[in-house]
Amino acid sequence: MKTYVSEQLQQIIEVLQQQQFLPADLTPRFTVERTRDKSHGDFATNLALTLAKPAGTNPRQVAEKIVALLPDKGAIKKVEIAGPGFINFFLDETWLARQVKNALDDSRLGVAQVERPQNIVIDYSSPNLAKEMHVGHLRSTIIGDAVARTLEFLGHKVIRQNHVGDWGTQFGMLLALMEERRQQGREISMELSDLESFYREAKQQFDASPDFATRARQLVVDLQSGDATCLNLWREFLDISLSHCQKLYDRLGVSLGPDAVHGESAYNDDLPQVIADLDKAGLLTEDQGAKCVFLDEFKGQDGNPLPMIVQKKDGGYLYATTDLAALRYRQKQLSAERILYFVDVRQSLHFQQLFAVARKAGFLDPATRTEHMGFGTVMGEDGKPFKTRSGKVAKLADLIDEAESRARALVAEKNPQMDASELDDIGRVVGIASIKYADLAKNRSSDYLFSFDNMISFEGDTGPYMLYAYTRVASIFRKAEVDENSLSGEIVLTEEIERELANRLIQFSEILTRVAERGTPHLLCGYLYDLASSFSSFYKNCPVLGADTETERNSRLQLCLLTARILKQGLSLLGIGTLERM
RNA sequence: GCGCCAGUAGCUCAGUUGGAUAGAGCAUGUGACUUCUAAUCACAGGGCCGAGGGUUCGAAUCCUUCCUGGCGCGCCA
Repeated sequence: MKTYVSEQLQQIIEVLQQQQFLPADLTPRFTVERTRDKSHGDFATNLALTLAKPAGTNPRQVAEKIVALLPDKGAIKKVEIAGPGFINFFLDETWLARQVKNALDDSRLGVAQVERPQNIVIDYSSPNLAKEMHVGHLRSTIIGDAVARTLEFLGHKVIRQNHVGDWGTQFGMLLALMEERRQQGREISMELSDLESFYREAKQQFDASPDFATRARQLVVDLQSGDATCLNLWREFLDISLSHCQKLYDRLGVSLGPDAVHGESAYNDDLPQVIADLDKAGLLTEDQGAKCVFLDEFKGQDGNPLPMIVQKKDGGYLYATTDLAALRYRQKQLSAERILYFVDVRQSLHFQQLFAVARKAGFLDPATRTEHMGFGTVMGEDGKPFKTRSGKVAKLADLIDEAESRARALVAEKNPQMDASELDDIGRVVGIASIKYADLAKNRSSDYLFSFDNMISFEGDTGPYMLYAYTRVASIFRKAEVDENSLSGEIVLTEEIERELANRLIQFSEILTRVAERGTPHLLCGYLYDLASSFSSFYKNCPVLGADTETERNSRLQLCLLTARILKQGLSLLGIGTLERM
């Protein structure tokens, strides 16, 4: 609708230019936007305001000329000139109703597939396998997943890349401890069931015992040289650690599986080649023994050029090297047209350098878009990075446990008669929805405050509210005893709130496009909240089953049905499941 | 020192890339359950959009100078 109006206006500009009312070389910038205030219609444009000066007259006069030239068409019921010269468009109800009908008849709910699907690589989650997943991984995992699902739904080919940390010196001490435990006859899988304390133990021994440290360093060397027993030990560790991750993904409803895992170690063999190619491209400089790439656009302390170090003086490689190799792999092997990184915003300098160097080195096609989708830190209620009461980094598993049990307790309070197994199920869904929605609803790039109390509260803009809205629709259909697929009849939008609801319903598509473009699921959350909130108001004010006439009942049932479908689809794109009752 | 980001209601956050009287939720106050789940709805109060200057028909948004906070800046990732 927006683009339709824009096109009309564009044509009018041309007419006005032919009439020499406007300079011929003018390309005005104007917007067509949904209004906030309903008294301003459904859409408004500022076109007349931007044209007033070039036309040498006042905005309202320009507006009148534009309105006079607007073609007659069904979609718009009324046009008004308002305020300083805005032109307000009022949508015709029957047109609105027809859009709702169309969306209902469409299995994609009125959301078209993109005309040109892209290969889009998304790097997200990417935990360090040496430790257990903690709060720090939550945002990357959840936001990245929501964007992946959205892009996929729009018809793109999404290639998920879980760039796990499965390499590096820290594995030396872990393997050393595994070895020691095995010699003591202990069962390794048991020992690794609590990865966090295993890591702590290894670190402690590494710091305390010179013998242990020496052995750890030796194991790193063995690992790098491909020693078979050492590699087996390493793989055993990865297996266990990855299955920890997978368990969390499954609990969280994150669409990452083993096929997405492509860790740092996958690029080991390519690293010398990366260095050689950088050299060949004339980008490599040796500085204080380290191999660096200097780019003019990056300045460090004292205004000196800032290096990206790709090889240490001891010959070792760094994450910059691995990232370059990964970028090239994604371009060449995965044929990426767009590459998204859901990584902490604090690494933005690193990504700027990475992208710039990769382009200079020819690792990327010029047309490929690379975007660092940075996100802020999860803060505790004290305003500092989120920690447990004991001051430790909070494990993701513990966080989920707590959310689920809090949710379960609240559900039990509302439903004293509900049996335990149903409470468990609902508690799980609501708990996960609470965590995910609270995170996704916030703007990606800023820090956000993590608060169980706020997110599990069943009031207001929360996960539970969204789920509740859905169950209310579901409940109507249980009672209505109609076949959802056989609903028919006209949709009539008589009440103001029905109009509002219909208007929301047909906005789904444009919201998804923006989420996909900018990597910002909070826009989808905001939209779904507005939809749920409009529905709640509709639910209160417009009896569905008890409607006055059969026509009205059918019409309202159809509004309910589309609301339910969009809520379910929208939440599913956020990776949030729905419940039929709660 | 240089660079990046943030500062909006008591609290948590939006603000459609420059538009109309700055919006939600929580909290506070009031009203609404014999009718589809009150986990809801309706209404009210609450603001120097960090401060100053500039750009223009029009600024929370763009430029600029400050203030405050966070983060980053050579061999960790």
